Amino acid sequence: MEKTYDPQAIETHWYELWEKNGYFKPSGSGEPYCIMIPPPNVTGSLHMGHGFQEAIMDALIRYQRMRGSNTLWQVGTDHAGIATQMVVERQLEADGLTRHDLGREQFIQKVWQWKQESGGNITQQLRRLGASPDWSRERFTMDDGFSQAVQEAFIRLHEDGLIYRGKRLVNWDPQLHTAISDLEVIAEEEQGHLWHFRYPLADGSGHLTVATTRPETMLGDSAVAVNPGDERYQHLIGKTLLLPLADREIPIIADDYVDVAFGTGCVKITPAHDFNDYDMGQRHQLPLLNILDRDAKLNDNVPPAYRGMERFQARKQIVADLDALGLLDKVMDHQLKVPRGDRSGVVIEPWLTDQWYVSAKPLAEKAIAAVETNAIQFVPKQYENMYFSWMRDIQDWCISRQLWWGHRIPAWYAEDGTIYVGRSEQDIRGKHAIPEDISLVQDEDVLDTWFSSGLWTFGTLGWPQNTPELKMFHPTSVLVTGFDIIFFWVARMIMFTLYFMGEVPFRTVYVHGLVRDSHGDKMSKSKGNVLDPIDLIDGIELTPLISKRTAGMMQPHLRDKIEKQTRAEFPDGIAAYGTDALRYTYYSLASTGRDIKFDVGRIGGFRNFCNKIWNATRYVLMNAEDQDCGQDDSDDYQLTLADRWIISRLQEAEQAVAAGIDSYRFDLASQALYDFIWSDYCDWYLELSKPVLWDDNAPQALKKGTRRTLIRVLEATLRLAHPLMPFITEEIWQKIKTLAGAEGDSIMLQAFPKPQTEKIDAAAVADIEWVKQVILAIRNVRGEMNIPPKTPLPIFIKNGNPEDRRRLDENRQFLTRLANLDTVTWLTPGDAAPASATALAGNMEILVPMAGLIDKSAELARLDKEINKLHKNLQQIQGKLNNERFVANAPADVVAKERARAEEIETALEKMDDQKKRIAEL
RNA sequence: GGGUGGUUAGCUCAGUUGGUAGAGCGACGGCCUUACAAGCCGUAGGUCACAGGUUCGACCCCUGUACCACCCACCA
Repeated sequence: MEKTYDPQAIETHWYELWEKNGYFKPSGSGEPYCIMIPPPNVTGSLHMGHGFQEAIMDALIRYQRMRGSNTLWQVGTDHAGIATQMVVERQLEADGLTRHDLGREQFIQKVWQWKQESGGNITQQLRRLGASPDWSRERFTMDDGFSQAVQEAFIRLHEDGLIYRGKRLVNWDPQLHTAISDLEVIAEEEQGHLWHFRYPLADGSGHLTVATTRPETMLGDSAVAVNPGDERYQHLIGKTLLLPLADREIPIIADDYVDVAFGTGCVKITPAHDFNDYDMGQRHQLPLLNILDRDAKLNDNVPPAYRGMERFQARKQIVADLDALGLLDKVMDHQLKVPRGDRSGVVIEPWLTDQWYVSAKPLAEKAIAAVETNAIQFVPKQYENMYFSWMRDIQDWCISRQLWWGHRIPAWYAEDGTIYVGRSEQDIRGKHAIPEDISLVQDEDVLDTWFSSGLWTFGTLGWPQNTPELKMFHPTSVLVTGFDIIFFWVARMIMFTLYFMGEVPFRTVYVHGLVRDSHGDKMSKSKGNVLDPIDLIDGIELTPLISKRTAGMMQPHLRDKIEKQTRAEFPDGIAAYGTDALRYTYYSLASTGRDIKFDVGRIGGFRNFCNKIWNATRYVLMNAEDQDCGQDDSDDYQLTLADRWIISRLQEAEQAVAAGIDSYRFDLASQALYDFIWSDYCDWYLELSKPVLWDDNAPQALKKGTRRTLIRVLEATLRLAHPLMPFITEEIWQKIKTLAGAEGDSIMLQAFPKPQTEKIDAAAVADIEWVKQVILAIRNVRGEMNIPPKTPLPIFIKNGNPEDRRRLDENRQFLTRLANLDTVTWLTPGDAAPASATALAGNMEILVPMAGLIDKSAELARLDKEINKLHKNLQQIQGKLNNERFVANAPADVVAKERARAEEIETALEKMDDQKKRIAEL
């Protein structure tokens, strides 16, 4: 084996082999276990969030696969309507073209072509992460089968009266020229103004002052509302105002909605351009006056002077014109929530259009019940509150989008306005006996992408056909997803799946936080703090990293800032850490539901961990290769205390790792494994094996037992680690499997270790604890006294009991080697001891003679430190014991424990004081 | 305006039915000891945000406060 672990050399090799051999496919037997991948956008490239999510899913899948489950990880990508269309449009833009230049059909062809060329990007990156989904079943939300499912779903919902077409206010994106759902609108606080305008009364008897943040909408005003209880304006209710600039008369109405205390207490009502005003308009039968076109420019319903004017230009103009008329009362600074499209970033306009809607309430009822009854459980639990609060107040869902890329709505219109919904024009003509001379035109719109992803868990398994896969794997086991798409996706999957399948889509939703940078900032292109998982795996030089981070950056000052910041953070670029180290970092950070700050410092530690495992293997092979390690299962071997101890610890580690994975606590699982491998196996066990293996006089049976334990514990540990670090475990497993008496083509297909509690040897654990305590005590003296590690020490043991004596006799070789001892002398009471530094192990004293090695004052200082520590401790305990109520009320065992501890410390203190006196006298 | 989560070592985070506060990284000191310098050995470092309460005993349970983050909501 190479001396240093090199991830590059092993990873792709094993991945190709696994995939080629079909190891990712369901095994066909065992309990079904299924995870549906949250389909990444085809346009996408892998980001840290994906990396995290895939790492979690892959660990679960590999774990279950090794436990014998019939495991399906269903993979696929999402057509991502708006996102993908925007990407391709941007490409066209580079050639000076728009999608309208191409026309719908050609444009869609172009998108498909683009998908063909670049759509595989993200799935290739997934492979680099070691993800093991069944690629042979890969799906796309617009492949034929899935499109059929989408159509079927639409038709059924329509037939059942749960999809309807309506003319309402929608969130209109004037740049993308489409309606979007409430969820796609992000309202952010922005600094704006509150303009106060005077609207004259029609009878010339005065005016009312209204306050508005959007002056341009005043041309669409249908009324001014006041609170019916507002004494200032009561006498004006029912009168009319003359709307300035538009010269229309509008009524003054009364409505409870108006807040007396805000602004002037008079609200201008624009039913066609504001959601609240729309409702009020409905209540008061106000006319709807639409004054905007699809670009949010003013249309022909406004006075000629403003027609065709862009909305913000119009705002300025109207303010200026009203001011000129003396109708601008005042302008105040005002913070307001501005709605922006999550894709385009432009201000969204409430706009009156015809759209398709899903009635959400009836679907939500069952979806709520499913979580209430724990048919679906969220991990962590608190996300259920978020889910409930949204679900209980759910609004109808606008599902039509004025895009070209997506599932075309299966609705056709006759010239008389009749709407037919069906599988195809032919179907519809047949079903409704529509003659050929009546023309039918299909709806131009496509469906919201989330409509199709809502069908993901069953659509990918063949629905609407009742396939064997559907029967086997649905409901799926767990959904691994970010909290940010609970409403977009999780909630809708639950609603749709309950409706169409009559069962839940998954039993558990594991919700993880957002992956942020090391400062806790969101990773974003514009901040230039994005980390690419692939760069962490393969490494990247500084220069390409900078150009990558600043690519397509329009503003030069941002460019410079990002470059500077990148140079500061990664002066040498990013090292190649390998997939296993990256994955391990994700697991270690995956604690309960909080956001994850990804610090590159962490990943280095786990690369070192991989190297540690690598080198431990080298040690094991050096000592076991070509030797009898009991690979034939012969039983002519004997286990040492150390062997029995590490086997015990292995069982405990197996329990802890399984418990961690079972509870989605990958941080705990990875921590337990790390501690076992590094602290138990490497730091102690490998060292404890040396005195046996390197001792020519040691019995063959003992040596064989040690070799056997070395290799078998390593082999089991690799299986234990495999779900978390697939590559290095496979590489090493292949090298050692024969020596360990294992057979098989891949560690992937081996059984996950099952803890055998009968192998936990409490006596061995206690004995090794004693050995460790003695060694640590001596090392402490050595370290504190600056005695070179090379100098072998003579030590004396004083005041030991028979148990200490036994342990000493049985473990002399361990102590000698690990603490580098020269001689160990057992003192019986009355034996004289040389002047020594003293450490305690229980009541037993370990003496390290000072002669020539230890400075008097240094030892006095060391003793003082120890004494101080013990004193503090003792005071605490005595405080408790002196408290009568503690003694009276605390459980007897707690009191006894404190008493014992106090006694122990008192004895120790006596000894130390004694020791101090003696040394002081030297 | 409602709601959720967080506040523990310099940094990032654990803390298991309330009973002596832990890890990794970083820091400091010593080591090229035949698996590993991507390493080994040792050491230091914490009024567990603050204020009350319950309890013999609180990082943990209850109440309140502050700050941070996020979610939801129609104040023009």
